[in-house]
Amino acid sequence: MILSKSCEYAIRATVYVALKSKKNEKTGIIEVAEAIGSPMHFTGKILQTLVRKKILSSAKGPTGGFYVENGQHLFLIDIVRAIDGNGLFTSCVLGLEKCSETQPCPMHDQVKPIRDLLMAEFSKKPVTELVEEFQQHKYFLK
Amino acid sequence: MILSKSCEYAIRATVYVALKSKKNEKTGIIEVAEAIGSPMHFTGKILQTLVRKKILSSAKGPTGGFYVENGQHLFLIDIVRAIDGNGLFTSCVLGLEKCSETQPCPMHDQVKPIRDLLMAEFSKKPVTELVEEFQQHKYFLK
DNA sequence: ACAATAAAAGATAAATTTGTCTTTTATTAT
DNA sequence: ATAATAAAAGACAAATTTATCTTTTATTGT
Repeated sequence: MILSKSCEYAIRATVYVALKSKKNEKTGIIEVAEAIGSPMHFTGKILQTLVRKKILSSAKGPTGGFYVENGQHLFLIDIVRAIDGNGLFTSCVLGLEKCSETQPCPMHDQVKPIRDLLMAEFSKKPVTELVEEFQQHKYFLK
Repeated sequence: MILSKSCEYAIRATVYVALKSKKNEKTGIIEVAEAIGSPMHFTGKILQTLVRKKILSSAKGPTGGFYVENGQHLFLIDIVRAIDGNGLFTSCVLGLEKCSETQPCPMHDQVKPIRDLLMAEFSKKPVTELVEEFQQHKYFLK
């Protein structure tokens, strides 16, 4: 597993919220969980963190819900960083505290370019692109 | 984190055991844990699974310990598969059950070549190479 | 003002991963 | 045979991740 379960949910949830936002609609926890096939309450918690991390916005009360702020340019990497942190791209693959560029672990140089590639893919993938592909029924969210 | 903590320990432990095997010595749990800086009992459990998975061999009693069988050609991928399974290389990055080659998730095609690269790196890295580099003091195991 | 709605927050719990400790089993050397 | 050694096995515990449920707070429409 590359990403944590929370992070997988977070990405799918964000895509769904962004999709609704495109239609100028807010969406709630129940709807999101239903749409992406995730446990409702847990999804609520994740959406909450995404709001705290400024990925999503939310409004309480009737007509409230989660949405993507206008002019918000979201990339997948933002979600990954918000939920899983940067460890996937930086922490030593063999778990060595001292591993660094100057004192690399035996796999460091081999793995470095690969995780850079991975980071690049997440970095250049806008959430809007996933939304569009989803609208074209190119794939599902659950 | 790309690999689980258990898997990180497993790789480092295997390198150390292989190093001792090269000198025709068996080594015990206490020594391994000390050498790689891992929790002793937990390390014992991991060595146990590595034996069950035919990565390492072991002998009980005095003069016993863990060792690498003669003619055993170990690659890092073997250890990764034994401890973490194959999920890192195969399971959908967005956690979609139905994601496959024919019905890819929105990140599938971007991530596929990268995890293939990662698998290739682990596949072509023999444990013996890590042992040699370690002997040349190119790096540490803790 | 009031009722309804929906997120935020908090408390609790299940599951998994990580870690510890004790007992059992096998092997060796004396 | 016996004592010492060391892995195997099993029971238990802490920490983290995943998941659920309840209460509180903010907002809206009437």
